[in-house]
Amino acid sequence: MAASPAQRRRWEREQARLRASVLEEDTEPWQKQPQFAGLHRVGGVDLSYSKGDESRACAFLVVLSYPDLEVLYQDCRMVPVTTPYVAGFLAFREVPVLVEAVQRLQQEEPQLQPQVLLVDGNGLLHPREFGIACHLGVLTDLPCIGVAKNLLHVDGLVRDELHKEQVRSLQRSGEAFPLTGTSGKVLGMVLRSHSNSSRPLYVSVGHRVSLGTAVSLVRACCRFRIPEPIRQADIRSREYLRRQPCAPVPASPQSKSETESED
DNA sequence: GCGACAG
DNA sequence: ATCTTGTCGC
Repeated sequence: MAASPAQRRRWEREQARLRASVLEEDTEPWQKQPQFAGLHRVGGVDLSYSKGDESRACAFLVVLSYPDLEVLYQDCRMVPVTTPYVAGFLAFREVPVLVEAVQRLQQEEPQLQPQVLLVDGNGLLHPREFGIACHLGVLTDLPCIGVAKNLLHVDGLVRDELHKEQVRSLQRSGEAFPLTGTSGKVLGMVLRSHSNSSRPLYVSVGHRVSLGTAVSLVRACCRFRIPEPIRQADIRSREYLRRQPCAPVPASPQSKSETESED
């Protein structure tokens, strides 16, 4: 199911409205300290889906200690998913349930609240400079960093031979190069996050963080190619799906009456 | 018009 | 995102 032109326009308007609240610079003291002194908790979020079932997903939020990267908190929830995935509008599918997860954490374990959140997907590296990492950041007011595993074609950026060659030029773990769009703006950085994987990461600003800090922090969180907070959320959410393939969605109090007479 | 397109 | 086992290599 593709999104109608009208739906896309509504989504674009919403993105433009929220885009105005994005902060692209470091706003936290620890972000300017050597070795990120003062940083103790890094969060990660991810959703996993099972094969045939497009209607539900497992939403996972983890908080890891820094710099040890040990799991301090985890929140797992089977959630109904109604919005389809449309490139450029991922946030409308995944952000609502992630916001709820963050709110549960803030209410139940406020002392474990993450000081920064790594998000699966892009931030400013987006057609309207407002990817899921920006969206989640603005709605939660948490510093957020976008970490994508594939390049989203935007502002003239494409995964052509030149790009592949630039990626090949990243020899050592930690090396990176900027992604400058046709507009001249630097929308993100391509980072080789691990010595054993030639596939890079696409890091971009989400909210309340500078691009340089974002890349440095992602580097510091990588035991393997995928930064540990996102990797743990990913591993644990799939593991949950594997064990609870048919777990029922928590029934709402009055779900009968509104099942058939809608429009 | 066709293809490309985060998760 | 998901479907999929073993296997080659450091």
